[in-house]
Amino acid sequence: MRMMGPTDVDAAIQSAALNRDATRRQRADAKRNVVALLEAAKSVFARTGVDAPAKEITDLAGVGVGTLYRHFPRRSDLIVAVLQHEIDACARAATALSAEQAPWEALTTWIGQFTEFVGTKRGLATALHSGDPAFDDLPRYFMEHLEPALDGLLGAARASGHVRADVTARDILLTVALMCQPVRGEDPHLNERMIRIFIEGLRHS
Amino acid sequence: MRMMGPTDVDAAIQSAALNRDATRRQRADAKRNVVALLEAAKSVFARTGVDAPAKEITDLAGVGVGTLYRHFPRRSDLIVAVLQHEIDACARAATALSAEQAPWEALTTWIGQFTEFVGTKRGLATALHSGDPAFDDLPRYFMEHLEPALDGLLGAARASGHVRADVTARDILLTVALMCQPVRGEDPHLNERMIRIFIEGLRHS
DNA sequence: AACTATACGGAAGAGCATTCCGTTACGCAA
DNA sequence: TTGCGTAACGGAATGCTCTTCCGTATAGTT
Repeated sequence: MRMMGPTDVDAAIQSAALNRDATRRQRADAKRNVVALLEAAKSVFARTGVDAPAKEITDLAGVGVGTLYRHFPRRSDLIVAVLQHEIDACARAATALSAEQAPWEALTTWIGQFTEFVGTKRGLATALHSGDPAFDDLPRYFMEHLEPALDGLLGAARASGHVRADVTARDILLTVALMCQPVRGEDPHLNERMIRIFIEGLRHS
Repeated sequence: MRMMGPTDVDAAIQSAALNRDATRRQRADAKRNVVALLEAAKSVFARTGVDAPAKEITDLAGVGVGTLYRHFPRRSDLIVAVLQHEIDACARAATALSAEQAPWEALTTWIGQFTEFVGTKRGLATALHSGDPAFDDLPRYFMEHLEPALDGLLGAARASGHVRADVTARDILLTVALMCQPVRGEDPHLNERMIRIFIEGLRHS
């Protein structure tokens, strides 16, 4: 797992939506704490899942809970900040794939990557659909960044007559995210297998 | 929504897994309370969803929380008791359909019914996959009753060459249950549409 | 009517999210 | 370098919920 470089950190800090006043600078200790929280959250999310107790994260980061809530008022703010790079990378991969592969292959490969991304983050798929207001911004961020990406691939595949016309990028994103949820006591590959079958259903026009 | 008749009630009471000693009879007030809890739960589940606060149910039933937990130690016990008839009806429908319709039509019709059943119970799909130990028995009950039902339909459809061979009844049940989860702010028909596409993917062999 | 096991109710304990405010200490200006 | 204004901190406090436990009430039997 790669570490964050300084640029990444700045971007992540910007994303903590508290820079209410662009004229005033952020204090150095605040900056440090945001970084500590992001790294703690990344590690805790990997171990326990994205709905881990807040205290677990603050303890690891060595800050009080107040500090967590000040920087990330909603849980989704923290999740988005932690996953931002991976989401962006996922979106960029779409462009690369559409250049390298034939429309249908590009589409299925990308959905496969997306599946793996969502499936590997414990609890992410569940959080995306939880309905809990604490996670509200998460689906929005996902959609805003990934819908255009998938839409490009889907448009090309549709234009070349490989894909049915009555399905939108949004439909697919939402559905695959649903299908990514791990099922207790079942083979983890179940989800991938079933998503491949869903993709089969997208064929034709 | 139909009311419970006396036979239903008896069956439901039996299902409250506390009849530890078959020789000793259940007291009349206990019986009354179980019925009151079942009716309250049915009504609260319909309004708030299956993960509604326990107190809401006990208040409506006019009993203390202790009484709820004594009769239904896990939340899944209560849900199973409330949904038992509908689950059983869903299982029986499979037999009827396989007699009335051609294999492929019977299969798709049944999945459609199952979709509607799971989709209309608020929070049920989520609970099925929550991983919370409080819901543990729920997936088991679902599987034990619905897997054989679907397996009949699936076997027939496969035998007549309509369905691919690498998918089990369990696969389908789990996947459709995942896909039934309502997505906030989206057209409720989304799920049905996408499940129909998944079914398309099951075609062929 | 008395007795006993069954069942009741709700207080108590524990966990977690979120808020609030008195205290700390950063960074600018003199 | 010192002093001040304020950004930021920490964690106690609040509130909600689940779950357990036990003193009390009562159905059903003798």
